[in-house]
Amino acid sequence: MGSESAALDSAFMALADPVRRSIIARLSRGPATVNELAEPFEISKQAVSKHIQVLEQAQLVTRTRDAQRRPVHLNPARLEALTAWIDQYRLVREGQFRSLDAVLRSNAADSSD
Amino acid sequence: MGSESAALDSAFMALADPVRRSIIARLSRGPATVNELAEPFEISKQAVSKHIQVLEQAQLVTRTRDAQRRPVHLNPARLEALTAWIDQYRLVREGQFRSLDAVLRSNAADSSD
DNA sequence: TCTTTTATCAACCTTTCGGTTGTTTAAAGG
DNA sequence: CCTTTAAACAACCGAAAGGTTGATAAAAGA
Repeated sequence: MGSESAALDSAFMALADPVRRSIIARLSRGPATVNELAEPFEISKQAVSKHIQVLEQAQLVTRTRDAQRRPVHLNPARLEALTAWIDQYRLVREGQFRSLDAVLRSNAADSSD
Repeated sequence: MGSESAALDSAFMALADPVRRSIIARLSRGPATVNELAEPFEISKQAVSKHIQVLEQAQLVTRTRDAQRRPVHLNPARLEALTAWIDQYRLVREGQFRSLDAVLRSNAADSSD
């Protein structure tokens, strides 16, 4: 129950980088290996590997084994969790009263964010 | 659209902090001053002021003048920009994700944020 | 076995972040 | 005036991030 906040921390942090967002964009078209992901960028493969570790820790991607390859896959469920968080606040101002009580109800259980 | 990437950088980075997300949550219920925002937290007002500068630079909030006060307001348009970016990718792989209401249900269940 | 491919780990360096304290500015109220 | 309140500014410090090079591991293929 408690540390969904830490999950949001790592997910938003992971997306706060243009290289990592490009990786997400690439993976939305299908799985890819570290080398394939590194190819379009100027930075080293080690650096790309670190970026993928960040995305993996944020649960935005997962990895499988395929012989000596380690394909990286997008995890769309985590992206949904982010829009779900944002939506509870952006709807407040948009719909001012229409959806207000739905938001308050989901906020009532917790107090902070 | 030139430096949209930098705008996304700063906005996602700004949300990658539980204190700043709490500030967003508070502001979704109406404008507040630095002191009002700082009150529920253990950290100093200067630290809160810095957090608000981060949110302001990310254009997630704006400030107005009211005598010697500087009320902070939420800017829902920026939140929309973030969901717009995520939405490009989250629904791409139609076959893989679970139903939307399953996501919403799990979000409501453990809503620590 | 030896080599190639794929990818991680380890050490290191530089820059940025998150927080602190202390010092100003600016407006309102005695 | 002088004091109080609200808030920003500035300098500083420890911790973490982002990148590099170099060494290592594990599987496939010759």
